[in-house]
Amino acid sequence: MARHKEFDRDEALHRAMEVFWSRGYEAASVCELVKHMGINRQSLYDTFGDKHALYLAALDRYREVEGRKLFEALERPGSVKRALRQLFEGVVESSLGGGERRGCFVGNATSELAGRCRATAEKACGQMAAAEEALYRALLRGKREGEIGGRADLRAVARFLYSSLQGLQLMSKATRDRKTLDDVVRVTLSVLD
Amino acid sequence: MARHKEFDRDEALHRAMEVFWSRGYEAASVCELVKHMGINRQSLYDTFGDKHALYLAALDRYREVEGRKLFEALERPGSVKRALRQLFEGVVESSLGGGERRGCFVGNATSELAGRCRATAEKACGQMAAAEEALYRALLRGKREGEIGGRADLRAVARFLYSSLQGLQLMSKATRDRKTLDDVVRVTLSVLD
DNA sequence: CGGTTTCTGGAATGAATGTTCCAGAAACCA
DNA sequence: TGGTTTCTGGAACATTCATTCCAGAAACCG
Repeated sequence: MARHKEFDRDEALHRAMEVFWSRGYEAASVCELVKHMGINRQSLYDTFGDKHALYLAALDRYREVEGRKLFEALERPGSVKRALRQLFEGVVESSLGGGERRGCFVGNATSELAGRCRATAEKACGQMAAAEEALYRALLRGKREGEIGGRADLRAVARFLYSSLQGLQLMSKATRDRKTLDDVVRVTLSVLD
Repeated sequence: MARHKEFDRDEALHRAMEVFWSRGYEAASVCELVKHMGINRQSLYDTFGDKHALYLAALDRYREVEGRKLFEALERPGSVKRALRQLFEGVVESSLGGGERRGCFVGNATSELAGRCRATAEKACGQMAAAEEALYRALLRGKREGEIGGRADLRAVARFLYSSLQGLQLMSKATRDRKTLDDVVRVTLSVLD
């Protein structure tokens, strides 16, 4: 038979995701991708098709990785409100830290491509729905445990929280003013009271 | 002396803004810009420098045009809450309409470039501050006229509203589900109660 | 070992990119 | 009218882009 694949497909994809995440679709060149993925150019085309297909695969990969993180952060036993607070404050912290401010990959993809690429828009929608669901479940638990009042439309609140998270991540790309971002977080979370 | 400029610089810039607004920076080619601006390529370089300088000028132009719209919408006499509601619902309507969903130019610029172009980040920050100020003034008026309670930190609420507007515009690029967008708007505006 | 498949690197492709140069026509004003 | 400047269109530029082709080395397995 034949030789095995030398590199780990998942790891290569993960690295591609990092490039697209921080550079966007148009600004990420295949050269850059090849270098950062640590594989040969030919292998890239053999394995993933072309740049656009690789981008969509990277979006899926992001959904798995970050979706899991979100899920775990919200399913962890304990106060739901605190989990949400940590979620939002985590965005602020990581944007104030010295590191690269790349925002949310899905948000970036939506902003850059959703208007003119149907596949991207659909993937973004799917990711949105998944995150909304995770938030909704957390809110349900909060209600069940008496932490969140019974009057609110939790589905609507979940959607609102996701939208707010996107808004916050966008804001934190432009400004490093902690006070501004803290204000946004504080008012956002006040709807839970 | 010499010949006058043939075209209207402001109108050309306005048209450049439209291209950058709907396509983004990287995806907008100079050819496209030239065609849509209705001027000669050479005139573009003579008048605006290069593509990047033109982009920054277009961002300024956007700030003037949309900033004025926001200002007028919020300064108009009458209920502040209703003005805000109309502002948010306007975003939903225009995204559900058949037209192009190009979001907010400043939001797009932030998402695409703010992480790696200081000039863009600074312009975005400036636009953000201006919008925040307009929202803040409106909230102050609402308080003065008894429409908005006295307990709230209006500066924080203004920042929150701007962030929410960005989040909503992003969401409305990905989904055409009215219920989802309405939910976001409803919960967002509930902080004013 | 031998046949098959994959990896690797570099070269080659053709199209598109942003930018500059040029030459002539057009418009202004002293 | 003449001198100056701007417009116009097209050609030319070098660079970069995504993608494909190729040839040899490497690894697998029957």
